[in-house]
Amino acid sequence: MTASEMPASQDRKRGSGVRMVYELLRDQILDLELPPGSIVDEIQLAERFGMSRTPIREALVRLAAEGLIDTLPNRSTMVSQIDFANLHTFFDALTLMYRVTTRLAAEYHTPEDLDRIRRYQRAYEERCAVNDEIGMIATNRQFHHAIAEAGRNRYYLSLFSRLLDEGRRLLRLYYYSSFEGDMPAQWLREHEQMVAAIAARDIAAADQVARAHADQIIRQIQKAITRDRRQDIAI
Amino acid sequence: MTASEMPASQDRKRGSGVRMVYELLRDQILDLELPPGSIVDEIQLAERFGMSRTPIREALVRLAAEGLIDTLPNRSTMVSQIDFANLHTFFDALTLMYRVTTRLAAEYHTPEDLDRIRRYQRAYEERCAVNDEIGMIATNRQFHHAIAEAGRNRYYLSLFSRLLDEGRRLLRLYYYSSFEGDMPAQWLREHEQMVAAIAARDIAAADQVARAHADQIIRQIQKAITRDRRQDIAI
DNA sequence: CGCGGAATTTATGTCGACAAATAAAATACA
DNA sequence: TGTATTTTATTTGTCGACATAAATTCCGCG
Repeated sequence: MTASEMPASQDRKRGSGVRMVYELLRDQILDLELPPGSIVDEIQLAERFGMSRTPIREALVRLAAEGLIDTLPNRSTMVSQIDFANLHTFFDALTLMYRVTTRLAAEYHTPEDLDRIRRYQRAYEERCAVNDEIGMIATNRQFHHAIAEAGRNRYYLSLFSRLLDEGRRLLRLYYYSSFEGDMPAQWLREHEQMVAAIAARDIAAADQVARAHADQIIRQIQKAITRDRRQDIAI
Repeated sequence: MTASEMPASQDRKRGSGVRMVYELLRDQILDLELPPGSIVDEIQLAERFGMSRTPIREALVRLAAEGLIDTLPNRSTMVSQIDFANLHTFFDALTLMYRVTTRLAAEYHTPEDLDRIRRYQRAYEERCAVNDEIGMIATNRQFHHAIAEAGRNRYYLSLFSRLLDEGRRLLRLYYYSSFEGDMPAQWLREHEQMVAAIAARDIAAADQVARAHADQIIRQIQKAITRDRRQDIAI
């Protein structure tokens, strides 16, 4: 709606438009700038980016393939809804992927992997220190993504990425309802344990920590949801 | 290359062309009619299907999103290679998904799910009886897919589908090198055990059977590969 | 005869326009 | 006034054509 983007007009490399639109829309969706259910209009996007509908369309097809938007035939395409009814399947898969990727990272990581993981952990620590919520969510994602990459299994990596993305929307939705306790600090502690287990190549410990971390996250989110629901009813 | 398709020219519903092209190319890729590395030419496809390049392109974008084709910028797009170097990651993920989906099916299946599963099992049995290899591969896939659907977790379902597809290419590649023993009969027995465990809602048994089934499949494929490799060296 | 650069070729990326399908608006009718 | 039907409007799906980038060929020169 807001014409917030520079047309960035002429100086586009020949294949870059699609990726740019794709990444920007993706971020906007995951940060809830485009809330679930919003209508995505090809023509508006075309004008906004100063390009034809064709590359826009291509980006939309990719987003649809990942389930981030739903497109009804011959009619509008909209940002996909969050499926609260089946959240437990999300939590189930998320837990499993946390465990599997952390285990594999403990098994297969290289020194460079470990460096990268630690860098993202420090970045997360910084974001926590200045209470930058968007940054916290982003660096948290990067941290776990780096662990998954160290596990060197592209199948797990792609499913996990998708789950982390959906999780990003959930976090964004409930973050402001202020999780209980000092959550960022607890996450930081758990992240440290995770890195330690990976560095020690202790697979059992890695599994243990990953599972505890997942359980904790899920409990927090569920608590936030039920609290939120109760407020809905009160209104 | 072969102009094997009817242009099916005029009478296409407005949004159907894309799905048709997508599904046909997908099948051709998975059945190795389009072997890994083949060049996919938009213009040829457009002529062959009697439509413009635009819908062809859309189908190709979807296929690329699933990793079935690779597209180098400004240059040709080709059917993606089978990554033999990292086959173990494929086997790892496949085993895990066999186990998880079978467990969940045991937990959440409905009577209708069980009917469907049993129908596909019988279909597989029939294909085995007449030694129809393509049919065996297809019905085998449908059988496991039905189990995953009964598990009601779309994240697992989508990863599992992707793995089954890649497996379809592998099977197609090695099937004719005649697996050891009476493999179809063994698969049939294991499928029966799987259905029994699911029907009994015995999660532990389901897990056990799924794991054994996966191990057995993987062993067969690995054996076929090493045999094949040895032949290569001999030549 | 071999090599480096310019022209040609070929397939892709992008565009603007038209056609079809659906939703919304307007009109007719009871 | 309410409902059914036609008309309009908007947005998507498709098309043919042009622009551009890489690969190939061709050509001159050493």
